[in-house]
Amino acid sequence: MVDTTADSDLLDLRKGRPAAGQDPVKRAQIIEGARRVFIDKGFEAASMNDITREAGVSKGTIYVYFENKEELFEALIEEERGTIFKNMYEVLDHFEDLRKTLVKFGTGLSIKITSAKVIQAQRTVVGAADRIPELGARFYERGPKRGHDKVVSFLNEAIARGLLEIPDVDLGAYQFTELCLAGLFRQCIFSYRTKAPSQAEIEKIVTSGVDVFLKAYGTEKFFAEERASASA
Amino acid sequence: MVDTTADSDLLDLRKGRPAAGQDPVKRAQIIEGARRVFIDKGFEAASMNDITREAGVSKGTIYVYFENKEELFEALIEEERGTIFKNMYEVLDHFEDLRKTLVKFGTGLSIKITSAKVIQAQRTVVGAADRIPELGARFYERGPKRGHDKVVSFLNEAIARGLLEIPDVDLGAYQFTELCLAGLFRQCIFSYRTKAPSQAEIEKIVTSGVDVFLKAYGTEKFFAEERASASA
DNA sequence: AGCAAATCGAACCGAGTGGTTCGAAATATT
DNA sequence: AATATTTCGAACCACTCGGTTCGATTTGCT
Repeated sequence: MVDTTADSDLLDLRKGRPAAGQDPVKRAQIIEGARRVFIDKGFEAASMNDITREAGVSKGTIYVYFENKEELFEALIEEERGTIFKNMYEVLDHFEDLRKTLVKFGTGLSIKITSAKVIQAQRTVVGAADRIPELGARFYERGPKRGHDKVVSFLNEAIARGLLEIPDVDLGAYQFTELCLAGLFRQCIFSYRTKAPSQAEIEKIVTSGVDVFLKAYGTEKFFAEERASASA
Repeated sequence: MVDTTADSDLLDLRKGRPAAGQDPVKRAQIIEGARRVFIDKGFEAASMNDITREAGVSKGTIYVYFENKEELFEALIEEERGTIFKNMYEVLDHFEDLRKTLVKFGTGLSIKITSAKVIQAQRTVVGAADRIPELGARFYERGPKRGHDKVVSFLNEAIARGLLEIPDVDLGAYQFTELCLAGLFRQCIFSYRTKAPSQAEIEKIVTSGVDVFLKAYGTEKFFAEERASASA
């Protein structure tokens, strides 16, 4: 709307002081304040004044960096999504022992998804999803959905190696993920659980989940190999 | 606070006109308006004036029936929970064919949980769970948790009959439920899916989920009986 | 030091907030 | 018809909302 940079839209080569609304440090500062407010109050209850206070930045400045409340919220969620799902799937990149890999991935996933911070963030997104459906969809698409795709291709690799036999790989991937969570997500997001599950509990759940999954989809070859390496 | 019934706190035997704030019809009317507003705006964004308008009841009257906004919201959620989980578990009461019963129950559960109306209601609860954790906890406890307990006792019966072998029945029940949903809940609640899944899709998922579950936990006896009845 | 620009801070806008109050109107019992 | 009481409807309270504006201040470069 307001062209703060005058007629300099051709090229901006200023190296020193960042242009208005372009300083990444200040931007981060604003988002950090927004994070605290949005995540513990939700979209509606959060006020721009709260964020102003929490970020230690004047209201006018915030509006230089972000068009309005909704855009600021979206920027925050986008960032949250990025940090939440970062490094979550790389354990699937190098195919080694099937069972161990599944357990390792499932444990990491389960710990992340049910951690207090992440649950709060997800609640915020869910709460806003009714008013801004695209936001929730984008969050899912670039977060959980991407992970799901990684699981699918991992399972496909296992199938190619003759270790698994899955009629519907896409469905199988969902089943695997859900088995690793086994109710934890719902319990956490409804705040039936007020604390994140312990490492021990998660390990128990994931181990059992992988067990069920492999009993259902593991091939003879897989079990034979496992027996062989166990007696070695 | 305000004693509208004067000094009649000993006994109120008036049979005709209901006492102030006691007419169940008017109460239902208020809650119906509250439902529409709360569920499509969320707790924070909903205003008492919206509800006044939607319910066709004056603001003063609402405050006769409910102490404040939060109490009205809780009353609504309590009712929603009741209608959502009504009649959902009775299919587990009469033990007949194991696989068929599991499929039937899983299908019903999956359809309910992912229906547009119920998803909206759940989103509202989740969104509010950050500010009113007890509300979310109560919702889960008297809804999903009760269903979980029913599943547990059903599985125990199946174990007693020698059809299943489950090391941790509680965990097994969670696994079963999650297998029946297989990602649908998360997709719906994040509004990644904007429409409820089709009957066909749910049946496919549930059938496969039950399959996985039985492959993991079904006993020799169970499979023998199933083969026998199949060739009959 | 001088200068240009980004940030601050506070005021302002109209609208709406939950909650409360109270006389007028509607209602059902007697 | 008279009576008792619930409900209505509108006004009011002090406050906050998101958003905008603008002069004063600070900042960092030349």
